[in-house]
Amino acid sequence: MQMTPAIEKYVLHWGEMGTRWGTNRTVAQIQALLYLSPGPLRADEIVELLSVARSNVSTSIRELQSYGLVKMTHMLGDRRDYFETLYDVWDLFRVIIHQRKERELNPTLAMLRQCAEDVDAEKDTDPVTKERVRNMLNFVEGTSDWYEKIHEVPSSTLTKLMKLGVGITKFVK
Amino acid sequence: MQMTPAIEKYVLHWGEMGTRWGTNRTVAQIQALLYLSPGPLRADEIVELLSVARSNVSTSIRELQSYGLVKMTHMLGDRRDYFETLYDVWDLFRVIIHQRKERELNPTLAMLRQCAEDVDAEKDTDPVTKERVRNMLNFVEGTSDWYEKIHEVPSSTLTKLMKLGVGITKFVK
DNA sequence: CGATTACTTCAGTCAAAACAGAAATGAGTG
DNA sequence: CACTCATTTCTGTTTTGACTGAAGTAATCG
Repeated sequence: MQMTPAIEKYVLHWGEMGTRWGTNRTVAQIQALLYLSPGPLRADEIVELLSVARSNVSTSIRELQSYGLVKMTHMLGDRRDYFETLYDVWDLFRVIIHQRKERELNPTLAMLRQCAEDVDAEKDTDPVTKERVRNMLNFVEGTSDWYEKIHEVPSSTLTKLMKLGVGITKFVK
Repeated sequence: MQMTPAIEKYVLHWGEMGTRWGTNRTVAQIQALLYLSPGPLRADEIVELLSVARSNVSTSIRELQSYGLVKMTHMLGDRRDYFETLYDVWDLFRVIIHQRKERELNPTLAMLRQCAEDVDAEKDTDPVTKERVRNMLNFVEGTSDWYEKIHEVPSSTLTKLMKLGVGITKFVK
């Protein structure tokens, strides 16, 4: 693996995007690098390629592993750790969405359920407000359920579904 | 509008979530407050309810307006500005997704197209890497196209589609 | 077992972003 | 056309969290 202008552009952009998706720059850059790399990379290679501190790579990889986005491999007669990410874009997507559900949707769902209950008991709360809470709860519950069902669907099916686009709506009356 | 424990919980949680979605706490809190409020609110009311500086409300509302999430209204014989957000959750969702597409998907698409082109011209880049770039490009292009088609679909249809869940897959062979 | 190599943890530094308060602008009103 | 009220802009402070470098731990090898 070597840095070319195009790869550098990709990695830098991905890092920037990462900061908008709740993770930090280095974490996203490492993921991008591993995605583009033909083979697994060692931590010290990543240090070289990205010009970041060794410690930074260590903690970033730990984070990626905790997401299930990166796994460790080894080479015979080499005690250093090698890392690789998922290479199928749908797999990547699925894992990321799953993480976001766990970290954002689930807590929000819990909060909304509690709020819907609490707010109903509050005499001094406007009925309109109560309905708004309930509507939001229904929406988030809906997306949550939908995700649960959809996340087992194989990549090939999802690709076809996506190609269908708006055509899908003709199946609902 | 008055703060009750349940409403406070909602607003605080929404603020926390906002920080994970690329905006700051106050912006998200204001949006939550406006969503729950039976009627439009004035800036000074928001200052009171959230205990934040007046200037903070001003800039946060400006941001929300730029997203298309909040609009200004007025009362007869009152020159102060009143604000309200969208009340339909699907509308909210649509606007937010649209913003994210503009701010994240489009730039990424541009980068990937450029990269796919550049990387093809680089002799010293592994063919595997070239394919990875192309796969990612196809995926992002796919989601972008899909979004373009789907974002006109009315809320009621989307609700039905969501209820269908995995049942939708039986329509693709 | 010391020395070397690989990796992790920790404490301090730095930069970016959020926010408050003050000053400035603008828009009605008497 | 001063004066007041509403809002915005600007500047300085505070907070947050990403990152580095150093110290620490663990494993392997001569």
